[in-house]
Amino acid sequence: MQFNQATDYAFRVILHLAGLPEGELANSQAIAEQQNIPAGFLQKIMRSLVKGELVKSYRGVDGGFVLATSAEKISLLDVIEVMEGPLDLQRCLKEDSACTKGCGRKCPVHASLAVIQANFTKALREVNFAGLVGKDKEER
Amino acid sequence: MQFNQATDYAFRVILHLAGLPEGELANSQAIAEQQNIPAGFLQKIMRSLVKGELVKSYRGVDGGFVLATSAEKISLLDVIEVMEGPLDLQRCLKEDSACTKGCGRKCPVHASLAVIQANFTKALREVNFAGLVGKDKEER
DNA sequence: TAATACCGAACCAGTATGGTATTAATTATA
DNA sequence: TATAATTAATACCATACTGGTTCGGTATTA
Repeated sequence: MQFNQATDYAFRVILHLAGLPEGELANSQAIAEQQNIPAGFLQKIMRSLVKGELVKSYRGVDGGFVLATSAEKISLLDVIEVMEGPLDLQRCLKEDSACTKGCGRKCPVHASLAVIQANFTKALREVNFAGLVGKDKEER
Repeated sequence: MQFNQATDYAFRVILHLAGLPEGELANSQAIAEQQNIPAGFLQKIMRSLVKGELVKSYRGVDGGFVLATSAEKISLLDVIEVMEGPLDLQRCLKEDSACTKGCGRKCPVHASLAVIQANFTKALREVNFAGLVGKDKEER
C-alpha cells in the first residue's frame, strides 16, 4: 500500500514547476538534475503528466514544460490519479461486480471502507501545490 | 493504490470467524465455500493470519481456526498490516533515507502526506470487527 | 493406525515496476 | 535553410509482485 516511485517523482516535478517564476519553463534535463530523478525515467513521467493535462510541453530549442493550469488548481489527488489511475481501496468499491462473494452493497467492510476512502481522497484533494510551494519557500 | 485480493479475502475471513458462536471453530474448507474463496489460496491466507497472530489454528480431526483475540480488538488496519506489511504512502514516510532527493523532513509533500496518512490509519484502526459483525447481523 | 486438518515450501503464468535505449518529430535561431 | 535543442513515441529489459495451485509433511484424534 504505497504510491509508486513514479508518483513520488511526479510530486517533485509539479512542485518544481509550481515554484518557477511566472511564464518560465523547465526542460527535462534541468528537472532531472535538480530533483534527482533518472533522466530517462523522468521523460516517461513527463509524458504521463502531459497526457493527464497537468503539464504543457513545448518542443524544440528552449522548449520544456510548464504547468497546464495554476498550481492552486492541482491537488495531490490529481497527480496520483494521473499517475496511477483512480484511487479505489477495494476492487468492489470500483465495481460491484468485482466482489467475488457477490454481497453487493451489503458487506459491512465495504461500507466502512467506502467512508474511509471518501475521507482519504477528500484530504488528498484539499492539498494543492500553491500551498505546498508556499511552504517550500518559507523553509528556505 | 488498492488493497490486494488476499487482503480483501482476509477481511471476509475475519468477519466470518467473528460471526461464529463463542468457542466454535471453522475449518478452511468451510470458510472457502461460504466466503467463496479459492481453497488453496485461502490456506495460504490463513497461514498469514496465524503468523500475524490474528487467528489461532488447531490441527487434526475437527481442527480449524478461531480468532486469536476478541473481534473487538481486531481492526481493519490490523488485517491490512498483517497481510501487506506496514502502511506507508511514500517510501520516505517509512525511512528518511528512502528519499532520493535527500530533502529529509523539509519536503512539504512529505509533511502533508504524513498528516493524511496519520488520519487514514487512524480511521482504519477505529473500525473493529465486533462492530462490523454487528452490522452484518442487523442486515439479515 | 487411519482419517482429518493445518503447515511449509516450491512452483507458475501473468502483470506491474522502475528503468534504459533508440528513433522520430518539432522548433528557435544563426 | 541547416542545425542544434528538445520533446514524443515506442520498444525493450530485469526483477518483483500477484493470485493462485500443488504436493509432501506433520499434528490430532477417533
